[in-house]
Amino acid sequence: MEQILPHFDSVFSIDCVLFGFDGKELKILLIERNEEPFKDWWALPGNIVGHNESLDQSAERILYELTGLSGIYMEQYYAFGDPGRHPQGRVITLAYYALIRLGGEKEVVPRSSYAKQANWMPISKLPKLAFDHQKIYDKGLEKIKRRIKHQPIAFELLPEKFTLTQLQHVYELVLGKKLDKRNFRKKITSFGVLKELNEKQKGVSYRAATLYRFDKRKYAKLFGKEIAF
Amino acid sequence: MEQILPHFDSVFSIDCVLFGFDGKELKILLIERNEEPFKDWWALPGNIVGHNESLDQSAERILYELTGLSGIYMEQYYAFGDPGRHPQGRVITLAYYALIRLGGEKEVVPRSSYAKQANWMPISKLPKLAFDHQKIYDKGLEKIKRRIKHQPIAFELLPEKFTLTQLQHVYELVLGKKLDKRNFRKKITSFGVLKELNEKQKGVSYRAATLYRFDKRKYAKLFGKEIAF
DNA sequence: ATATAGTGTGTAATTTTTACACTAAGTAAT
DNA sequence: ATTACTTAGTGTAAAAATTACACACTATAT
Repeated sequence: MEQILPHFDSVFSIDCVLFGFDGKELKILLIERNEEPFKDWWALPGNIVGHNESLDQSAERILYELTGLSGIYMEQYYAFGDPGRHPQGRVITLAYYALIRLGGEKEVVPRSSYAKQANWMPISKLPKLAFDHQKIYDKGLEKIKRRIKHQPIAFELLPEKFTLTQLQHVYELVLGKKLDKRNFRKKITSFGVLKELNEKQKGVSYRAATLYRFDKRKYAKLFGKEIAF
Repeated sequence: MEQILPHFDSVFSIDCVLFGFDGKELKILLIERNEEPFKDWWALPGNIVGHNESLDQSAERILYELTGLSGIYMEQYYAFGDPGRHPQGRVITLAYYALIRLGGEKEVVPRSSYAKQANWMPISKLPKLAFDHQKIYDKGLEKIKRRIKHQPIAFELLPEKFTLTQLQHVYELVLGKKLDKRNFRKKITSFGVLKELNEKQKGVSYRAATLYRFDKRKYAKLFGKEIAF
């Protein structure tokens, strides 16, 4: 590391683990740094918390700046603050995760002053990450694995209208194991948070599946009760 | 609030929700503040994170300073950082919880420069709390309710050797509902993390119950598998 | 000896979970 | 139009887990 770098005493930042799903793979958004320290390394997108922002607001702003997206389900999950985690001083960072569907019409457009490029990388082959970002990512993945069993976050990775097979696919990717088709359908429909639409999948070269939508109203009613997958 | 108070730009603190159990009630440790702001109010014990401390180390130090206790299961659970939460400036605070058994030989001895007194208060009748401490406490209680179902944290509230009835009592208090005695015993013993001792309860004026101990080794083996209560 | 208070135990009914395989429907190619 | 292909969509029986429920036992105190 360089020695001429500025030194800051105590800074508070937010780093985001943005999980994206393109219909096939689970990916996360990384940026290639263009500045020291860790110039040319891949890193999680993150930024400094503004002086008059609440934490959630700040996370939302950062997500917006990095992707142009807003209104995404996003949650704080852990604070990382080892004294040595940033070579320029004490930076305590709050980790947030978000789940995003990729592809389709409006492509995600990341822009960030200190990044050479941004890229959605499959979690199966991540590069070495700057700072302690590997640790932050690991804990984030662990978190959503746990959470997808109890809360309806899988829907965030899918388009508004989706098939049951697509939904099952998301669960299998996040949990890292195969699920039985019939049992999956039995269970997921028994929660009563899916609304069956009068529409079929389009553009496939085989029998088109029925489309469903997540029913927020019904879910709100369930609240308090735990969904267990 | 006063105007002559010093202003600090950006500070990082830790606040602890220390849950204590005396065999009857669930309590939390509060201090009565002796300084502005919120002079004479009750508040959660907390402190500033030191410059060279990791967060967990800092939490452990703070717990030690406030109670004389060490080696307690303790966990970070949320960061609170609304811009207006502290009248003197931007203070972002990390909340930790700990579970402690009260009473017995070595009494917990809280000491703290800015407190008039410290007191274990039953959660059923808490006073108004300073800052956003009510919010911090609420989220902490919610957290342990959820966690006690999946992880062996109930044992931390009990002496090393305990009876099944005492254990059931803890679950009932935290979950806020009655449990069936036989079903509780069936389930809790089926996890295989309790070691039955060749000892009986002493000093009761009725049939003495068998004592048990939490078996950390067996629990470590289970790890990964979820305990679900 | 008797009253008292909490300990410790089993079973049947119900619900939930698991394992498992074939027909139906639509598309594409010939 | 026939055929080949690919995924959609569906039920049941066995096993496991959960629930509801009541009484005899034991130690102590009087």
